[in-house]
Amino acid sequence: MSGATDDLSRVFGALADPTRRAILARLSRGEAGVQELAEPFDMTLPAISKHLKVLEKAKLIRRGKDKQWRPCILEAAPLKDASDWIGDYRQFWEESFERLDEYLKEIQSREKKKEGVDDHAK
Amino acid sequence: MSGATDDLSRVFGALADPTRRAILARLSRGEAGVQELAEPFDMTLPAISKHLKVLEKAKLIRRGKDKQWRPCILEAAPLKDASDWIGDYRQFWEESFERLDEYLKEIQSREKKKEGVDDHAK
DNA sequence: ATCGTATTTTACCATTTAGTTAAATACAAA
DNA sequence: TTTGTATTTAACTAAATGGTAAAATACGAT
Repeated sequence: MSGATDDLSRVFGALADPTRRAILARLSRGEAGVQELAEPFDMTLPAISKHLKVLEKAKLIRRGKDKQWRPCILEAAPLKDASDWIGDYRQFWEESFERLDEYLKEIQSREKKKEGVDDHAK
Repeated sequence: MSGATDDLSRVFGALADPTRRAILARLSRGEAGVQELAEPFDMTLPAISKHLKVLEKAKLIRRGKDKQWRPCILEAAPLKDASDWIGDYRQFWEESFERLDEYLKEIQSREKKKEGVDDHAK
């Protein structure tokens, strides 16, 4: 995603990491501080802090301020844009599943015929 | 997305680039060779070739073989996984739009009251 | 004023990414 | 067998990414 600076690229880029996706999943259950977010990962706090910055730049999270804590809050709105973009291709994957489905049905009916033949052969 | 080697990360990573998204959009209108795909971009052929490799690794395209051409064919299936992942957050962005909607309605009703006051003031 | 806790910044490193040019490969056609 | 067309590979570069350790910052509590 290197030099790409457009919003959608930033969102997809942010999602292209399992740690960041897990952080979003955690935040879907409510806001959390950095330490709490870091806990499940074998990673230092600065590393998590960087991931949070990536999510923040993609506007997938917002940072609060409560005393010395800077809790993270999920901001799902940009996911809508990502979802809309992907949605344009829905027909394509549905079509290919249909084709697969048809293919499997065809195979099945062939197998049935073959079974019949085999039964005769027995 | 550096070391992330899981499928979903590869798909999101592949989508995190406007050139690659444009290539997919072009392929949704039918298969195409490398030169044709390269045409709209101010980029050399090897650069496009690399982008295609990224899309291929994410299984978003399949390469054919026809004489010296290696046409690219869209394979939208992995987009379903991406869409499903994002779909888990739908309620969150819908909720925030609802909140925004409510907020706007509230503002509006306040504005109306204010207008009434202003009318009096005139 | 000092201490403790939460978080970020800085400086650094290794790897990946996105691009380039130039050379190599694959295959049809003459 | 040479030539032309389509595409990839190789070698290189610059910048971005993902991580670290150590120092700095922010702020509450004692």
